[in-house]
Amino acid sequence: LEKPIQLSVDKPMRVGELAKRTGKSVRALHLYEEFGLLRPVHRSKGNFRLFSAAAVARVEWISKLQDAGLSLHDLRELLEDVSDGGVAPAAMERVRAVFAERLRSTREQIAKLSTVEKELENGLAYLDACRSCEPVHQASECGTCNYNGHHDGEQPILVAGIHKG
Amino acid sequence: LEKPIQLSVDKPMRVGELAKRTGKSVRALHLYEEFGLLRPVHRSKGNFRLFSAAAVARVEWISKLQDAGLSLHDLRELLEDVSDGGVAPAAMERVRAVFAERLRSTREQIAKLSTVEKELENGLAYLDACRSCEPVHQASECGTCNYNGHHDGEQPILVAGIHKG
DNA sequence: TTGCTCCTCACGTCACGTGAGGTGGC
DNA sequence: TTGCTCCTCACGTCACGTGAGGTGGC
Repeated sequence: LEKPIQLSVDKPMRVGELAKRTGKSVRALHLYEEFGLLRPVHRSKGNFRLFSAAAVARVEWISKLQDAGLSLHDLRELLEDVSDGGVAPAAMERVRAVFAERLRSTREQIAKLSTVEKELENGLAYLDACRSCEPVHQASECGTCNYNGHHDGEQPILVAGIHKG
Repeated sequence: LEKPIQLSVDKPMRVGELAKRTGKSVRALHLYEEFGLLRPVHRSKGNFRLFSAAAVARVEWISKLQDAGLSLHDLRELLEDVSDGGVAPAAMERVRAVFAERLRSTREQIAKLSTVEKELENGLAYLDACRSCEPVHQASECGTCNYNGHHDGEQPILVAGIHKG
């Protein structure tokens, strides 16, 4: 049995293409490099950065863990912990601890956003009735509206907050 | 039938208490005031800001719409649209449009975070097996691990990204 | 030569954090 | 007087955005 021949040579790409493939700005990619999170395989004669296909996976890794609440500095430390060598199970245990904490905070964030989602829905439902409001009313009256099924003091939070404070 | 007597006089609070009740920093509350989003009812003799109980609702309103993706500048514009007067149904229609867009983007954000949540779970499941990894292995080997049920090239994204790039 | 992409500074932005130095109230 | 809270600058931070002025490659 022969080993499969790798036909697609890992053709390097310039920063613009990496940006397109990852949805990141060129500026952001430069920043990741400054932080030691990303490294072009080499430079062209014209000093252009040339990235391997693996860079896409790395940028997505950065992006997802940023969404999970890690800073670029946190990510650098995580990479250093692993690449500075050390015993495998210990290094992975450290990564595990970080992932576990991120899972916790990500779930918290989802819960928070789900609450906001509901409150936006409640606000929209309330505002639906405003569509049959007569144009004789001024916006300044909205805080104490009693028309169209609205009852003063029963406004959803995101509507009440506009008038209070 | 007599009107219910309002026993609890709206006793004003200082900025520290407003901070505690809303979970915001004093600095943040000062900033909201600079942006015209929050206003103390008056100042004490010692120039201390004094807020009414309604300020709590306002700060929560700010906070939730920030979570939904609006900037402090966006919020000021929203308040201006309503308080600058104008016809009620038109003002509320503008608010409706903003809420509708925020609902869309909030759901998008929840979906994104749900993906991250799953990927963290996958990463943790993979790393569980590392606990029975022998300490003879170096962390530098993890990229091509074939032990404990691990197969090279089948690492979850958040683990593979550590080694690639 | 013309476009297009890239390069390296370097200042701007947003929502705060963090002192610095000083004052008020029980 | 001692704490505690508050005040107003004002600079720092994080993850970029946005030109400024210049070069490389088809």
